[in-house]
Amino acid sequence: MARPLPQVSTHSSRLLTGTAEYALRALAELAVCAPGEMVRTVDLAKRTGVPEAYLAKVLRRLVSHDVLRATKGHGGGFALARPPDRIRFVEVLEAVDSMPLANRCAFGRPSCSSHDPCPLHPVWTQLKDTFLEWARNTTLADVGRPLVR
Amino acid sequence: MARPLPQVSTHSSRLLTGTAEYALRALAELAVCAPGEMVRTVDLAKRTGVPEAYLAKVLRRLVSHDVLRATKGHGGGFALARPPDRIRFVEVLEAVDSMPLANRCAFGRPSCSSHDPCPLHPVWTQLKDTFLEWARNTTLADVGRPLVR
DNA sequence: ATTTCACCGGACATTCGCATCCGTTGATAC
DNA sequence: GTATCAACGGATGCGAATGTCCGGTGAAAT
Repeated sequence: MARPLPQVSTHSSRLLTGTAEYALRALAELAVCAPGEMVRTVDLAKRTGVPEAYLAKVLRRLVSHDVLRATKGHGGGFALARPPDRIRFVEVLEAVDSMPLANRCAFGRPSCSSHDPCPLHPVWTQLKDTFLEWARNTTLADVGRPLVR
Repeated sequence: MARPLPQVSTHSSRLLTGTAEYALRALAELAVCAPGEMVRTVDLAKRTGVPEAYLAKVLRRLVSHDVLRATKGHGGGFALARPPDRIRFVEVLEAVDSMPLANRCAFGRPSCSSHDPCPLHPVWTQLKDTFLEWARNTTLADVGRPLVR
C-alpha cells in the first residue's frame, strides 16, 4: 500500500501543465458530488492520485479565485463555488496557471498580429484559438459525459 | 546592445514546450531560404531571438532525427533535410520533445479508453485529438502563409 | 600543411515547476 | 473552555527543462 500512484510524466508536448491537470482531476471529482457536500483534501488526493500536500496548495489557489469554497474544522473541506455548468475550464487554467496565452507570439515578438505577422503567426493562431475555444466552451458539467456537444 | 531578447515566458498553459517553440522558429526561417542554402547557427539565433548556445543544441537534435542536415567548415551550416511541405510539425515535436501524448490519461490511469473512461476522458480526448491533428497536418510549407488550408 | 571555420557532444550551471513540511488559524464537537 | 479537525500559508527541497561553456572533429580556403 501507499503506492506512489501516477504522478505527472515529464518531457512531452503536454498542452496542460501538471498543476492544471491536477486541478481538473479534483474538480471533476467534486463535480459529481452532491451539491454542497464538503470533501476533504485527503479524500480528493486518494480519488485523484494527486500528492496530497501539493493538491492542498492547488485547491487553495482555486479558492482564492472563487472556483471553490472551503470550510475548516469538523465536517469541513472543499466544494464547488457554483454549479458545474457555470465553471469553465478557462477559469480553472487562469487560476492555477495564469494563462496570458491569448496574445503571445510564437516568435517572441512584442507585437505580432495579422497586420504584422511573424512567420509562424497563421499556424500558431490556428492552434491557439482552437485551444482557447475549448477552454472557454468546456465546463465541469461536461466531465464524465459521452461527449455530445 | 547585446539585448537579451524574448526568451520563453514561464508559467502559462503553453501547448508547446519552449524547446519545441525554438525549433519551429528556426525551421520557419530555414523554410523560406533558397533550397540547399546553408545557414549558420549564429545567424539563425539572431533571426529567431533564441539563445545561440541553446539553439545549437536544439538544431543538433533535429539533425539526428533527419529533419535537418548540416555541414561543417567554411560555408557550412544547416538546411532542411527535405522540402518544407514534407516536414510535418509532429516530426519536429517528436525530435525535440518525444511526445507520447497520444495515449496518456489526464487522470493518470494506466489504462483509460472509451470502454473504461476516466471522468475527464471525453473532454480530454477532444483537445488531444485536435492538437494531434494539427501537428500531423501542418507542415513547414504552411508557415508565413495567409492560412488557406 | 596550416589556418580558419562551423558543427559536434559532453560537462556544467541555472531556473522553475513540482512536491514536502510545519506552524497557524478558525470552526466544530465534547 | 478544551480538544480535535481541516484549511491556510510560508519555508524549503528536488529534479527536469533550460541555458552556458569548452575541447574535439571534419571540411574548406590559402
